[in-house]
Amino acid sequence: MSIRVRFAPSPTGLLHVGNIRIAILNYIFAKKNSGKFVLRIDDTDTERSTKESEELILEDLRWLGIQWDEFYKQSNHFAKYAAAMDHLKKIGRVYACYETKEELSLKRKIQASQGVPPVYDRASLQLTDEQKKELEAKGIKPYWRFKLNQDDVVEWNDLVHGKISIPLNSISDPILIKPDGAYVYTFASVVDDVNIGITHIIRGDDHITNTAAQIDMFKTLSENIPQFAHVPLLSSLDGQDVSKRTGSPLSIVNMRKDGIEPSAIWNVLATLGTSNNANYHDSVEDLIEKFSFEKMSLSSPKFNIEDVKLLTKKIIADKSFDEVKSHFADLPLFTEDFWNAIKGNIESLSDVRYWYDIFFKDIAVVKEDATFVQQMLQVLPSPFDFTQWIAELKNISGRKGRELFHPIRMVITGIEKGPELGKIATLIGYDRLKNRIEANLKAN
RNA sequence: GUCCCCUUCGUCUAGUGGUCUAGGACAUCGCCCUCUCACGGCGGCAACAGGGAUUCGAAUUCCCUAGGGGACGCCA
Repeated sequence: MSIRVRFAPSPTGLLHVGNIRIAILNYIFAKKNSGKFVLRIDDTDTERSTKESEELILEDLRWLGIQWDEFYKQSNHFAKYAAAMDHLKKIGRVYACYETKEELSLKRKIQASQGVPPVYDRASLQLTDEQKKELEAKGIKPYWRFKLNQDDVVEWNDLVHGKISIPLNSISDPILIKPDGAYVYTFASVVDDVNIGITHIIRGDDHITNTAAQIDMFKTLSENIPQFAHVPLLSSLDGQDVSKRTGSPLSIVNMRKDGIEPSAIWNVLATLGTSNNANYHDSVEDLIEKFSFEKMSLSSPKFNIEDVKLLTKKIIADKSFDEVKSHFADLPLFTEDFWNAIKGNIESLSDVRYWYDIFFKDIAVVKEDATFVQQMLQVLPSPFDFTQWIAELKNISGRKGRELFHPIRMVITGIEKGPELGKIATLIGYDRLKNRIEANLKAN
């Protein structure tokens, strides 16, 4: 049986590192096992789902090079859910309930104050047909719960956590259909996983309790129960669950905007919380090769955006001109020499334009020793030759080392640090150098 | 409140009773390279949450305490 995994985001907001890590893990697992990666948009919550959000999700995935083999939307599957529901009704595994939200939350409060587990008491299960009719006559619409097999203890061998066992009497009968007829994720997800033939469910370990109920549901709909891998949730540096900090720089859209490299994200997210080390040389194939759930630890790793930025810097410094030139087609002077000069000095590709301006546009004038600047102009060779220029400058000024180079750098670039001076000067070229030196003299 | 999970250098981790004066990676610091930065090379700093118990011997087993995270939705 070939392996099939799914990534099932709900289009209710931006994808963030936590989500995308799950996508990456699923993708890696699929590729590692020559399986299929299924993308499913979980949009059963029609109130909160938006088309824009869905499109952004697809864009993020494409940007990261995550290609899906199949694509589904839960909103297209209502007929399947209805059919599954009929089946559950037929075998008596669902029942209608009539409590309001307020009543349920009151029950939970009472249970909490009594120190009793907050499990639904199945009061509606005791209702007679007449009572139900009466309630419905009053205009109260039923919602439907799955009747868990309370005597059962669900056990599964989790790929990350190992053996997990949860007694079903410790959790509430899950709601499958809301009073307005809308299907709830817990149910829709199981029906889809069965229909799509998902073999491995890889998700955050906040779903562990869900899994117990869902396995009980799987048993009523299929002979095949998928395997589960519940990975520890990422936390941010201050210890919070990253998903609770959306809209922050942790969203993929923002990272893309900040010039983060996709492969930096891959490297960090595919290795974080595992005993593998992130290494900017590693390709996606390398990461797939190295990955294993056995290498994943059980505690929540902290995600630090700085790790991604650092890797981005190293990855960029490693890129060839051909790999980046298409990004800068609008810059006429973006040449291979220019790229090679600056690539070690940039944090992200957006910094290219910063250096471009320093090389080829106007710079700030920084006051330096006028005599020396005058000498710079005096021996400026035409055609320009850096080695010759420096040799002569050294000669007539008697300067060397930092004394010699620092003022040159300041006069011709206006800033303290940057790429190798010889490369800079050569690229700036005779005319611009002459102008800059003259402008500096004038300012003096 | 109930249930579940977790706790080794700043960070991610190796470690499954002696091979641990606890290993690696990233970060950091120093040196080398060098006109600056980065890269690279070499080296340094740096951790078993606390307390008991078991044992000849515990990071490793057990108990307690503390701390952290998660679940308990007509969200996904």
